[in-house]
Amino acid sequence: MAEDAPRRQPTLDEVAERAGVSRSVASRALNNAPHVSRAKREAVERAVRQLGYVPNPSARALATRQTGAAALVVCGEDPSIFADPFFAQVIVGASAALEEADLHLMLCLAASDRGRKRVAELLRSRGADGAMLMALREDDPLTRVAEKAQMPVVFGGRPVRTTPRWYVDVDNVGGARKATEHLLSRGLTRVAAICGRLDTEAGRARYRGYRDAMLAAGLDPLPPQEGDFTEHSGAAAMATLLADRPGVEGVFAAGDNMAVGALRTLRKAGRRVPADVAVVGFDDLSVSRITDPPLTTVHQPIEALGREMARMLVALVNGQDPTALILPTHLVVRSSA
Amino acid sequence: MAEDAPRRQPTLDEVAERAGVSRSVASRALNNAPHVSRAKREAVERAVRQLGYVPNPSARALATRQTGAAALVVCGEDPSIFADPFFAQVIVGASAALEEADLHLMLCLAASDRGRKRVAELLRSRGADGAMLMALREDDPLTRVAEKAQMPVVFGGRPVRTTPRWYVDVDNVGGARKATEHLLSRGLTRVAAICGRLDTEAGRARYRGYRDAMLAAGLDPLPPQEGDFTEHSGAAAMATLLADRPGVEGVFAAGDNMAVGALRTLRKAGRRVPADVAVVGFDDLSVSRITDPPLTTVHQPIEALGREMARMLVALVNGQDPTALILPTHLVVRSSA
DNA sequence: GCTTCCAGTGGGAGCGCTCCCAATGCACTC
DNA sequence: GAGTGCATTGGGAGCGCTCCCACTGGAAGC
Repeated sequence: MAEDAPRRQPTLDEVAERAGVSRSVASRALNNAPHVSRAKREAVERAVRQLGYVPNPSARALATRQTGAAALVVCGEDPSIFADPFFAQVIVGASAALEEADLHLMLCLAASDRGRKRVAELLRSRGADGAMLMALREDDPLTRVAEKAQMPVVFGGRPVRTTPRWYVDVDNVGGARKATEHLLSRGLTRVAAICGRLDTEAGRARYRGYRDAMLAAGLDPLPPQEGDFTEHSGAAAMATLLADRPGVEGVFAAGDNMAVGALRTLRKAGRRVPADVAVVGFDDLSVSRITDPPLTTVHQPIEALGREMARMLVALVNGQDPTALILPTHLVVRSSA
Repeated sequence: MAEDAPRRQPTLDEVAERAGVSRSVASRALNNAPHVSRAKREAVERAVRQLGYVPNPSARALATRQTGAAALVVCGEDPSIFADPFFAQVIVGASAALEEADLHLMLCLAASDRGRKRVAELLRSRGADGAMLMALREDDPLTRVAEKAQMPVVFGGRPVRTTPRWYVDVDNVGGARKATEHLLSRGLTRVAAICGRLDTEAGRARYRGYRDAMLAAGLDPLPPQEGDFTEHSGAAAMATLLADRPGVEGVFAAGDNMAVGALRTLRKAGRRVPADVAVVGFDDLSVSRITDPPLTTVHQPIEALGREMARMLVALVNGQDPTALILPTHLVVRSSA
């Protein structure tokens, strides 16, 4: 059955010739389109098998104006952001949903100047059928580019200040409120917040949730202690907090990585968790189960976030008009608070 | 400067017309090719700016037979493998190196039947300029497909039994040997190994390293206690080990995730680490720093693995002939052994 | 028996780019 | 002044596919 290896990929014309049909019929047979007799359809299938034919994606893309790929764009400071388990989980979800729609996943990092430039070009060209944008900062020029993009764009998490038409987000405010309320329900009053970057909507929203809970309890919210979602920044923020407000009894960290850092600082400082200082995180990353003590944290459905973004994008690519989505969050109580 | 938004992307022909040159000259100017006068080059640049022209990647791909993308293929059981910090770090390295060469990263998961089919088709078509293959199992049919692929293929870690021409691997045997020697140097003799999947070369090689070290010390190596590189499997393997050989004093776990699982089982069983049972891992994932106690482990340069795979692929795409690479590993001593 | 209809068919015109090649013009040599 | 060389130019033929459209013939409707 297998022919000797051809030096060149066979083309659809050769398949058609071998099957004794026209190129049009071969094309239709290949795409399961109607108007092809059973006999010819089978002849084409046979020729395809004999020749080892595989359609050329570039040619198809040019003719159909569809690339068969979707881009996941992550903005960040450095490439290691992909190593963040949060994004890794988003990728898992997006990859699965894209596979269902037979789209390939292009991973784009808008970190360096070069990276941002490439992303902008991708968005402005027709290098993909659609794009998912995540972790945009305030006033990020990419927001502009996205508006003018030559393809549908879905946002993961809302950008600061503007609300795009299509996005998937999680209930950051509600999650942060629940976390803070949990701390307060233990009778603590001196509760602080280690926030994520305040130039991201997630960072702001989680602080708002903390603030709302404090105000609702008749307490003065403390000013945000800003980190950047990394463990290191969490450790540093906790250290500052301990220096500024030695009497702190509870800490809401707006990300598990930062919570892990905070835990480390607390241990070094000789404070017991949760006896001296209670800690609640946000994310429910797998690390939160193996910290010492295991971290009480706000669960957010990260994989679902990626999956829903991809599904929304697929709908858009197919000409539908999906509606924006906000995914629920809930508290997972372990031992740190 | 900005014109009103055109409903259709401008083409190179329109740029050429506006610049008052031929399509050929416009093309050359765009690609920084020689044989274009300064004046015309500038005229083209101006027209590009005015029209907001961006070249169509599909058309370019068809004409040049280059897609401008490289695929990273990960084989696995389920999509969550992308969430494994190991692969996340590989992605970081590969992404950075690919960006330097102006190639896009396509992430492909060969887990489901559908996923494997899509990967096979990608490899056989000209849907990318090259591919990086990771985590192949013994007798994986993808190995076959890769041999006949219509593009250069670089392996990440060697497949079982065959040694491809181009691969990047880490010194698994050496690392495992060092880990085991470290355990033995503490005077322990009842040292066991929790292995990774033995249908992967990494799993086998690491067991070989353990066995070599045991034999060199005049000890009988214990049979491999097989896991699948997940935390859960490590916990289960440790439980079996404790049941079968209650006197075990040291454990080499062929992956940090499994080591974390082992630690958990040991804690539950009331064994102190390292006093009762010493544990050494493999990978040096970030989790190894926050376990209790911090994990002594074999460091492997994961990001470099991804980076070097990508660099090797770029070299191949550019028609060069790079040589296979084996990256060094070294022991990082923390507290678990 | 004669329209009507429609599944089936293949020719051909793109899709937007690259690149080969022949043609042009101009400086420079002998 | 004819000849040589070279940078520059644009025409045109693809790259491999999809899809519109005109054409065929046999089944169905009257």
